[in-house]
Amino acid sequence: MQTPTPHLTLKEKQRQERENLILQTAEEVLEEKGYYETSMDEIATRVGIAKGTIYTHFPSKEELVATIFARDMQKFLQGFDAILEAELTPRVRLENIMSYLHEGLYGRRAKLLSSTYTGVDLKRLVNEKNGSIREMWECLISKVSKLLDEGKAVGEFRTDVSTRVMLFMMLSLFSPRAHDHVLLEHDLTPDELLQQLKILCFYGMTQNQPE
Amino acid sequence: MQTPTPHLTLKEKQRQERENLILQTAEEVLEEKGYYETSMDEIATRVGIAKGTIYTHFPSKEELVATIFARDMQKFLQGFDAILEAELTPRVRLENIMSYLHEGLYGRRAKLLSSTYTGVDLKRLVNEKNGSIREMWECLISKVSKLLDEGKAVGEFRTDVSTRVMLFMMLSLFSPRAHDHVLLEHDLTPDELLQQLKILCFYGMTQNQPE
Amino acid sequence: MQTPTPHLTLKEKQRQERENLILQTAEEVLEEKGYYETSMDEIATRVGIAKGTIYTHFPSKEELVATIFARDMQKFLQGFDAILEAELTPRVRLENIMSYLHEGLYGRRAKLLSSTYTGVDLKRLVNEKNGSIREMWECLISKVSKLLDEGKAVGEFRTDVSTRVMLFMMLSLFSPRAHDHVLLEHDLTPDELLQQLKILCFYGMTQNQPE
Amino acid sequence: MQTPTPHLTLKEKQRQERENLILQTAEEVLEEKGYYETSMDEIATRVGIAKGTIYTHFPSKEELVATIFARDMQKFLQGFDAILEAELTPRVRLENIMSYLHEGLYGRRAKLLSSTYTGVDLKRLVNEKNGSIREMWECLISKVSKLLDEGKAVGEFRTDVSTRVMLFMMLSLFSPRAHDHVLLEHDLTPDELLQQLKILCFYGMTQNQPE
DNA sequence: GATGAATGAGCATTCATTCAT
DNA sequence: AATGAATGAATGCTCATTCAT
Repeated sequence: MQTPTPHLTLKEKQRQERENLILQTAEEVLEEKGYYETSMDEIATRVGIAKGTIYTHFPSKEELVATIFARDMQKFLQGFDAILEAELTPRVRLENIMSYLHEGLYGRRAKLLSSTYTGVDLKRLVNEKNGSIREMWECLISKVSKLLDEGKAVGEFRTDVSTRVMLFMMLSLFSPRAHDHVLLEHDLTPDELLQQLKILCFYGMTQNQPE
Repeated sequence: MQTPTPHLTLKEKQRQERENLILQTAEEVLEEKGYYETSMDEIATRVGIAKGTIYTHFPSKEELVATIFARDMQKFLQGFDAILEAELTPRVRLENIMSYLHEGLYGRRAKLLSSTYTGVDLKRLVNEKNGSIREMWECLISKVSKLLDEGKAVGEFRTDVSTRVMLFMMLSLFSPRAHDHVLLEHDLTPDELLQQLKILCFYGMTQNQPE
Repeated sequence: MQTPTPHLTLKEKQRQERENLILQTAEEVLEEKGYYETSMDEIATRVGIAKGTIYTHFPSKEELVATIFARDMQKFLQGFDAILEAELTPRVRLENIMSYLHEGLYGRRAKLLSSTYTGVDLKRLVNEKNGSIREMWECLISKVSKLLDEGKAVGEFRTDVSTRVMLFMMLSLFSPRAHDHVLLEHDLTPDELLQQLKILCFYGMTQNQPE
Repeated sequence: MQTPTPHLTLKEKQRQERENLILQTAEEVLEEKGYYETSMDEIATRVGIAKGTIYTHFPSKEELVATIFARDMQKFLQGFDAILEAELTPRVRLENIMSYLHEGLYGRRAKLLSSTYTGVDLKRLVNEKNGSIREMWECLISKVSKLLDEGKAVGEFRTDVSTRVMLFMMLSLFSPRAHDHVLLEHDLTPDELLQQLKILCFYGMTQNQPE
């Protein structure tokens, strides 16, 4: 799927477009209803095509969803590298990563992901896709870990907390989940929220002077 | 369901026991397989009763699961009050809440919850149940918020971060999700993890002296 | 299925009856339309039950059909033994076998069998059923072969034709197939037909005096 | 299809060739997999053309298969006439017919035929094709019947068996079916088998002197 | 004409729910 | 009250056929 050949015939272009439309629509429905409440029929209907057509693009529902995940993951992970490789202090780069996570693709998909990861064999499928997302994920983790260690080395970050736990904090705080809306549906703009989360991240809740 | 009448006939007691058994078993299966992969048949078989019997206790699968949530939530929320009302500094009470969350029921259910909350109309059901869990939740939030505000007032907590966001951080950090295992499957004991999370929570990642 | 327990509760009896009804009806439809043109829906409708009900008796279409085959085969093969063990000359026993084959279950099923044996994995299923039909079939063949050899030994049958080929002739002549109707739709009664086939079998087409 | 016009343009010739290729290939697949397990896709792929192209030659799957049958039948029936019209005794001509049947096209197709004849409306289609195969078949039967009657008249064949039944025996014995392999998978060469079948046909199983 | 993507009716199968016993 | 057989709506998937290019 999606072979990014530079020169496509008209038909191939249309086919690609339709495939993207299917992926987009499926993603929407999936986000709305979750894996099990999403039927191939509904996806087809929303796209405005016949059910069979989906099967000319994807061999099964699982594969379709796995493709969506893989695509999103990949996009998301690619965005990271630019940030990680910038010539900035560890602290600033980490802040940028936080911003990226905050607005991030990862957050939006988390709900879908968790609803799907239970029970179905998507894990296997997603992992088999695109040179294993898992590997990329591990790679990302190790890069960010290195960043944190760098920060520790130059005295920017505290050394009495495991790098892993720091990572965990970041991913937890900047990948908001569905039910968090209850908590966060108040008067803060997303940007203010981001700022405050960064403060908490770097300085904690205790009253002591930042900077 | 579960009318807590003090004096029950033998039959009524047996009925209660069975209902509890169903709830327990269903909870187990639900945790193992998620909402959609759990069938009424399997629950009944595991309990050792007929499928129909479940329907004499609960009118539908949704209602059964909603009951489980409501029960868990209630237990969980009750545990809070003791902690919140203790005669301790805001800071210490907050730490206790973190510990409670960390080991907590809430975390264990989160997976199930997220797998279920998508698509089915459980939200409505859960909310309609037991004088509205939602209200209790709001109540809890407001109590913890008050605690945080207290802490701010006595100078224990920083004032430049919204109380809501602090709450959010706590709930995010101390209610681990399934996929976090990837991150946390390393050499820390749960207690060490808890300690480190508290440090991060109170003092942040930046190198500066705690205490 | 069909455990022939002598004492059954009413429900169990009804269940058995229904199962038989399903088997019978399925057999009819199968004979009319063949494996692929037979839908579970039609079977259910003809029986007057819901489609799902069939699945409470048989786990799949294949299994249902395999059960039908196994049952028929077994009935048919059991009938053989009585004939083979009678205290009669080989020749007479062989004639009885011919009569049995002529009226036989085998013939009626042959059409269904051949329509089904192509492509589906029924072979495996049927063979796995009831202690392997195949073995029983082999056993039958060896018994009839022995009978033929006996006949050869006592000078009743010619010795210049392989026993296998004789068997083949019998099975071919006395297990009429569907398209034979074209040939045999004329003025002979089934009994006359049987008589004439026996004559051909024993004395051939050439003009020479029988007896 | 296959309009046997003597003078064809190049394109028409190519078209004919392709049609033959389709027929051949379809026949192969059909023999391998049976009617229902054969998909138009597979035929097209094996031929190396697009699925749609088949539909420019044949209006439907049924029609395609019917054409194959009709063609085979026709070839087969034509072979008969030469044998029937030879200047030989009825007995010898009959033997030749047996040999022809034995090696025959008819036998090879029987499996396919029976797998197909069930359920689909191919009967009608085949019969409607090519000036009705049925008629040719009837014609053949009547010719062979005449041959048998001739044989009866000159004292070669017995007169106490209906001509139809004799015909039936021949067709049954010399048109082997798939499942007969079980029986015949032994040490006889096809030729020996043919010889022995002829003996049985003419002289029967009973011990009495041939010739 | 050839192509092959699109179509959609059709099918086997599942499972929450009902209800006669 | 408990049972579990029966129900039937819903779903993923297939494949002969069509038709725009």
